[in-house]
Amino acid sequence: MGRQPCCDKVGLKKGPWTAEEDKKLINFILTNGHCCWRAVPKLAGLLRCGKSCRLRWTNYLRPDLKRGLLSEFEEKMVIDLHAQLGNRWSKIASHLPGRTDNEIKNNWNTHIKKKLRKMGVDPLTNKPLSTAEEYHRPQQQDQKKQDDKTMEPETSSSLNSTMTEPKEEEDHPMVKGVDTNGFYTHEVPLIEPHETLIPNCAPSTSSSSPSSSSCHSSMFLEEFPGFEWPSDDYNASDLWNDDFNIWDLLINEESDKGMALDLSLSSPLMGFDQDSHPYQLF
DNA sequence: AACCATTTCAACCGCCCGCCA
DNA sequence: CTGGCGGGCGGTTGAAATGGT
Repeated sequence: MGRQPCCDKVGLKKGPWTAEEDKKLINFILTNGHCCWRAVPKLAGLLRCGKSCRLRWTNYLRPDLKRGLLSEFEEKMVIDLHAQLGNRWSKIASHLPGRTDNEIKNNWNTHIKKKLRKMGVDPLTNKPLSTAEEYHRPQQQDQKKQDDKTMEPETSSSLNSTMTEPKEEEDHPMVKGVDTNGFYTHEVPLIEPHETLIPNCAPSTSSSSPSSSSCHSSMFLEEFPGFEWPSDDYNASDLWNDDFNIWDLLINEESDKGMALDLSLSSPLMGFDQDSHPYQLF
């Protein structure tokens, strides 16, 4: 109630970002970093609210993002971490470098939940569905349709509440890996943030949120002062695909000029190869 | 080929929390 | 101590893509 919106939305644009907007945002953040998200759109010449800029940057434009489907290992990590942390997506994301909370949340709701159900595991409790049903589903009603529709995200509070999970038609072959607390105990070592996160980036006390990467990105344009965006059909969605990304472009620009990249200076950004092995972009 | 249903995921919304004056 | 502000988080929405008939 009474709370003011984060920005007055009059005249502000909503909806999908255009390539032009992406360009402006990236250019601005690489040049200046983000001191204050509220000020970013104004300074960057964008008709967006600061929140929208932050979201776009953290979820899509950050250079250290790893795009594409989660690897099997990452999926296991997510399942394990979800069992421990519940829907604390940002906490989970902090254990998976290059992944965003939004991405993990979406992945959980669209892929992992289904997968677990198929395996006979209740995604809410990580217990075998049959067990969960005993506890939580006294009477079976024909709710399949309804429940399938209700693959809604659970709130963390719902972890303890009565639940109505759909009864999967198949048996529940997967029971192992569930300990007595109902948590998964895959042999997946948990990776502490300090082990996985970009080493040179000062840890942000405030969050897992990967936006901390911007703390170094501002040095990019200092290091590549002559860099210019390709004028022709730049497509934002191409930015991070396998064949093209802006960081390649940066490297090429500099090497074309015969300039050596100081890797020690530019080391904080990390990428991943197709087998999810980390490597440093800079 | 056309239509409808389902799935995916980028983006938005509103609340919460920590910081600071 | 308190209230305002900014940033962050989790839940939800809806357009686009994909699949099925």
